[in-house]
Amino acid sequence: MLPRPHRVRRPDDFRRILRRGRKAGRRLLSVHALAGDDGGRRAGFVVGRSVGGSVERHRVTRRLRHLVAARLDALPEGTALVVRAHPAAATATSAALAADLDAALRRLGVLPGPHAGEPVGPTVARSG
RNA sequence: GGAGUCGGCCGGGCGGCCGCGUCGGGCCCCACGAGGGCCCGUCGAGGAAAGUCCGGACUCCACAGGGCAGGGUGGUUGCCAACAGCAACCCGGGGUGACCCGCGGGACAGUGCCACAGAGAACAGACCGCCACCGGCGCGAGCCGGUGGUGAGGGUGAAACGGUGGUGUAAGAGACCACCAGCGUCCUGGGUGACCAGGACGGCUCGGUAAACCCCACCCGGAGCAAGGUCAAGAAGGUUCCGCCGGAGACGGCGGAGCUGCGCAGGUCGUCCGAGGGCUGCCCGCCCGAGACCUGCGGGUAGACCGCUGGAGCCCGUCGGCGACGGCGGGCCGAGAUGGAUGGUCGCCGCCCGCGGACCCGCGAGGGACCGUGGGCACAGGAUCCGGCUUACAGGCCGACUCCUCCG
RNA sequence: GGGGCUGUGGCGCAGCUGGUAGCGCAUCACACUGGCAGUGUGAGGGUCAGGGGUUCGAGUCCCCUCAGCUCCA
Repeated sequence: MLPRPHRVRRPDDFRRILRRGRKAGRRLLSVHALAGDDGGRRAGFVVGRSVGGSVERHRVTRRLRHLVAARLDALPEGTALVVRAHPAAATATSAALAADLDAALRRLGVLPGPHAGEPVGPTVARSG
């Protein structure tokens, strides 16, 4: 998991981010972002039963966690994310997940345009 | 060389970069709470962690009471904390064999059911046939009808009331006889026992189904770690409907009403004759016991910690036992997360499969090794903990044994 | 962690105490019409979720497995 201070842990926090945050959806995942949160930069994950069995769900969660952790420092202070995995994420590669994650984050405006220093795959810049 | 049976085991390895959790130690920070940060060390998923089909430990229900109901188990003897598990053996069935399979008590305690077909289906049944007698027809063999005898023959069925041979008879039949099969009783021997072997006698033969009701023997109190406990906090509780505002919508915000949990107030019932409740359902018996219900008003917690991991534990040796397993001695510590860690990514190697080339051994079926290329590396992840069962699984290793074929 | 329910033609459902599986809609063919709709007549279509067992015989009884739904704490 993420270092404890960067996790979203309480059901109330999840509920607040999902309802009040802005949302951007892609084919493999969707991201809810709530700015101005007082808990620092945080992220939580929702991987439901439609994604697959226990093994598939955990694999997707771990990949997303590592991808989000690499981008956490680039987020504005006080940003809380909830990343929800879609069923297609079960068979996607990490590069594909990274592309959708970057696209969603940029659409929400929490991540600047095409950026350097990413070790993962050919991220296509689709600013929207 | 081929085909097969049983048992046991493994289930990717190494490295680079980045990253997470537990525990221990050190240093630093502080609104001092063993709170936070950094560094070092340590440990960090499985043979099924799975399905949740059983059994326990543990916790609470006062003790875990009696009967009925309900549920479970079902060859014997053992093993085990316990079990629907395991071992050995018995019986029945399958296989040439190694071996495998079996919910494997009781059908003279009772009740129910056995469709269709068939003459007849449970102390059965005369359709055809066979036989005798009577009547009619015919020269005759015989034919037709009636009365009676007959369960040996035909055909139906899953199943038709023993089998073979003979005596017997008008024809037949356990009607009678011999042998065999099966049933029951008794005796002898072996075995702890299920049971086995042998013998005698008996009536001559007795259907199946209890994974139908049921009977017998034995077992089972209920709930489950969200069990249960400690400590904080008093700001927003949940849900349905309505109104207003924002929004394209999804939805969000604010306000109001109803229901519900908690507190307060009032009323009724009750604290000698006991409200109400607990002990799974009912009855008995027992226990706790001062509150319970209604109305109105106000209007609340799945936050942290403990439980939480050292246990019927694992490994080695030895002894007892056919074995499951047990005794003794020595050694070891092997996850405790909580929106849920044990990973992400890259490289090398390994293994498997397909295609192409090509080598060695062998008469042969076939076996072994090499290069290139493409693809793949299963089933699946703790959530209180153990013992089993069942199911899923790429590929591989080891041991014992059986059958067939060939060579000596 | 505990319970419960369902699985049967393409779809929605019956099937009682075991006896050889039906109903409605849909499909196809024919007829009525110039044609469509509609109606009528007829036909086809089933591993009863999968496997094993009990029984002479299993959709039904028993055991295991696989899906899906749902309730409670």
